[in-house]
Formats: sequence, structure tokens, C-alpha cells
Amino acid sequence: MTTEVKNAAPLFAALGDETRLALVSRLSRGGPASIATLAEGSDLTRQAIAKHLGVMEKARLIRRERRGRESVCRLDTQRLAQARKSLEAISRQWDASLARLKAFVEE
Amino acid sequence: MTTEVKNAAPLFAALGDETRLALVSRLSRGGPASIATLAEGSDLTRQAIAKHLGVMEKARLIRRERRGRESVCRLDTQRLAQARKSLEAISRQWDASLARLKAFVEE
DNA sequence: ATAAAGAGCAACTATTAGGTTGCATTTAGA
DNA sequence: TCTAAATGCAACCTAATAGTTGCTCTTTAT
Repeated sequence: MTTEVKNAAPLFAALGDETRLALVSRLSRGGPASIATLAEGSDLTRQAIAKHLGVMEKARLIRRERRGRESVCRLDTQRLAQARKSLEAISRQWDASLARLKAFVEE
Repeated sequence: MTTEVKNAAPLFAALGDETRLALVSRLSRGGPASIATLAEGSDLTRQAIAKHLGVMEKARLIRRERRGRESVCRLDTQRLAQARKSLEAISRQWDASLARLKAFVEE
């Protein structure tokens, strides 16, 4: 339960960067794309973007598939859903705590 | 919209650490607590915990209130809700993208 | 009045993260 | 076949992070 929440830390860490969040947004709006394509709009070098994608892949936020000479990245939406669920779990804990407090006060 | 998502980066970064996630969980289950109390269970020093609480406060994940000689920390649940909403926004983008693809294929 | 508890502040260290450049490798295409 | 595109890999730099210790200050409680 608590460990389950703790395990989400690398996932949140992967989301905790402007560049990476932008990539997530880009992939969610535009669908799968190659590294070079993703680097095109950015003011960072292609290698910097590749590093970020590496971090995201390690956190299993995206998956990469080699297609010929390019490697195309796609969002792992299940993983995003996991992040949502972790936050909801925390919210539930909070609500339960409020309920306990309420019960205590009314007693 | 995209900037709105980007602004969530520091928030996710604050959540992206095991120790801090544990603190969030602790605060959500047990309610507000002083720094010393929060540091008690940990194997880290009180100062380390205080630093983590500092970054959480800067990310507005928690608020601190001085009560006599101790400072009690409480979760900012609105901020947690913001994090949830950001993830949901991304999911919505994704769904919209899927819908566009579907429309394109069926046309 | 004094000792101990709780916090805050500062300095210091070690590791990690984000970014760069340069070069090698594989694949597409003219 | 030969060139240009897309990656991958490695070394390197700098700034930020996570952690420590030590000291001071304020507040509580005996």
C-alpha cells in the first residue's frame, strides 16, 4: 500500500521536468514520433532530447521501437494511468483521514 | 493549455522522490504533523527531512504554520488535485488524438 | 531560572542531472 | 555505390540535489 505509492517516485520524477512534460504533451497530441522529429522544434540538441527520452523510457513512460534507421517513441498510456491512480490513492487516504476525524469529533 | 501542463513540472518534481512521497502519504493518512514528528520514523536526520519539507513547501505541496516552538505541516490538497488534473489533461489530449485518427481512418 | 525540545541557518561533501561536443555506426535513396 | 540522415556512445562540464555536521535561537516545562 505505502510501498505501492513509493514505487511511483521514479515515474513522477520522469514527469518532473519541463522538457519531458512537453515531450509527453507532444506525443499525446501528435502520436508516435522519431527522435529527430521530436528534437526539431526544440532549442536543445538532438542528443539532449535523446537523453530525456532515455529517462522517460527507463521510467516506462514511453516505449521505443526501431524502424529502419529511426527509432519511434510512443507514449505508454497505462503508465500515465498508473500515475493518476497513485494520486487518487493518496487522495483516498486523505478522505479516509477526514472521515475518521469527523467520526471522532461527532462522537 | 500546453503551458498549463508545463507549469506542473515543479509539482511533479516535488513528488518524484521516495522520501517526499512517503511524507505526502504520511500527511495524507495521519494529518498535519510537526517536523520533529515527521522525522521520528525516518532513518534520515531531522535536517534532511526539513529540507525535503522545504522543497515541498516551495512547490506548494504543503503549507507550514508556526505553532509555538514547532512548525506544523499540512498537505495542500488543492495542489494535489492540480497534479491529477494535469495528468487528466494529457489523457484527454491523447483521447482526442485517437478520435482524430479514427475519423481519418473511417473517412 | 535553567535545561531540553524544536527549528533555523550555514558550510561542506558527494552524487546525479542536464547539457554540450565529437565521432562511429547503420540505413535510405539518388 | 556513395552520400546524407538518424542514432548511439562516450567524455566532459556545470549546476543542482541529497545528505551530513555544528551552532544559534526561541519556546516549553520542570
